[in-house]
Amino acid sequence: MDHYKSCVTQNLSHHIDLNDEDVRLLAELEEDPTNVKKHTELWETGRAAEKLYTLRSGWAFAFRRNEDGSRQVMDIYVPGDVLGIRDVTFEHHYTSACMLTDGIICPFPTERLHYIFGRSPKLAMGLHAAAARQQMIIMDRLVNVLSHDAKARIAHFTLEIYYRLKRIGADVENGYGLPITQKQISMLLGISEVHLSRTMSELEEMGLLRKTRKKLQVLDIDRLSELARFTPDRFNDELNPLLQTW
Amino acid sequence: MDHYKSCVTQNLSHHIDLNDEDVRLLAELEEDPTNVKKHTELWETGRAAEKLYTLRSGWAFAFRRNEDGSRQVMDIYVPGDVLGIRDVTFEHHYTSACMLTDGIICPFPTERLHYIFGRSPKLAMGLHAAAARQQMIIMDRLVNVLSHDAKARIAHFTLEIYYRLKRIGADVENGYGLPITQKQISMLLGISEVHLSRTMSELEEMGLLRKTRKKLQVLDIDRLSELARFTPDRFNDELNPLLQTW
DNA sequence: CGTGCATTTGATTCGTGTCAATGCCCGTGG
DNA sequence: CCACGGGCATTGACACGAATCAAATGCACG
Repeated sequence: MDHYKSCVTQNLSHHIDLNDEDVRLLAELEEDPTNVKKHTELWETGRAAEKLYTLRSGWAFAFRRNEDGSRQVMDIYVPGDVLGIRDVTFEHHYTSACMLTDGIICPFPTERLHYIFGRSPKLAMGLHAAAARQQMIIMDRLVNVLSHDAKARIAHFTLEIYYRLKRIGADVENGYGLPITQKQISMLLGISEVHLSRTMSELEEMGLLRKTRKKLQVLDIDRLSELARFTPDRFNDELNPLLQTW
Repeated sequence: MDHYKSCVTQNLSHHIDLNDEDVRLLAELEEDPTNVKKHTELWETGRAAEKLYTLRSGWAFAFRRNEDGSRQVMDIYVPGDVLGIRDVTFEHHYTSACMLTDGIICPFPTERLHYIFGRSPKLAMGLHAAAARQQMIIMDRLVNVLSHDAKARIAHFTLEIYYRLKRIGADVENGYGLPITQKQISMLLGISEVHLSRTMSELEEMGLLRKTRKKLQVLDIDRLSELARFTPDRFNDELNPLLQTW
């Protein structure tokens, strides 16, 4: 419990030093923890954006429906992530979001975001920085898809999740659980389910990773990184010091 | 001049109502306008992120270098855009940026961003909202690339630029200037230069658009929109009213 | 301990990449 | 003002990665 709680705080603390007042405000981000079951829809495209959520435990994903009813997976969230920080500045949700596993979320009304911006510039900056980090991850993924073939895309995905989990203190060295189907991964990577399966097997034969039904293990981080042109720098780049002298 | 100045203000005003104090602070965003020539590098990957820029006139783009020295185009900027709002929350630049045309930029030191967050929550929110909008555009582009073929990608690109220019008051009905090469467009879309050329010609034969060397004209907006599953809603979605009651 | 969904495997087709050559526009310098 | 040159755009031929269709296998969950 305390571990999960620290996920979010830790996530934001990466960006900024917090004083007591900030910590109190931040704590509000995590009051009202709620248990949610797998498949729970957190919000829906087009609806009013009236809440954001911190994900204390469990995984979730964002998607949009295409006219045939299927879901185009757009983003994936792990414990510690702040969900909806993008959507909530708009009047209407741009995506839908859905839990991938059972988990604990902390809903946080939009008005309180407003309150935080008025009350703690530092915390506001922290949230803004968290949003910028998410944007960077997405940009990274865009570049991945724009310039890499299936093998490299998979390597990239494997490493992105690896570092994101590592960052929140999860044990990833012996592989990490991946509560999402290959179909969903294939949508995130812009390749077909079938081709994903084949190519992952190929990577396994090459000794770069090991996969089981719901787990993924990084075996050769160097070759994976090289294949995907992946450098973890940006996952560790801290908040601009020029913004920290409050 | 006044027109260009209004671009940025207008851009942010879309997000938020400003009082005198805010307008004064915002004006600081646009003091110190500087003429820059085509090909000027605004910042470089890895360098300290010490400035952001508002683009008063001219076009620019963001890129990363891949090891063979070529540039992977990552983003494109039009007049009125705020550049580096993503990068500046990090200590180091994640991308490089370069002018596509001659233009006027207004450099804005990071510390002043800090100052704005401390001074005007409303303006801080406006900047955050502008960042969220950029993220949404990128997300949109990611989905485009993940789920559409070459034809749809081109349609999507055509419309994205169309609406972005329209939003800042440019005349786009008779086509708009596009100061970027097909090679660069092809990188933004994740297809080869050759295939882009072919497919654009196809779209032209279908009567959806007209292209000349440096201009692009939307001929059949409905069919383009349908092809790319593009809805402009999100370009017009305003700031969440729940964030406006200062 | 089946039953349905997820994954794997095989065969074939299609879109797109690559290589190479040509043509065209435009800026440059004479 | 015109001729030249070099990048940019177009076109053709071919190869290959990845999509699709279809069927079989294997897990996981009730």
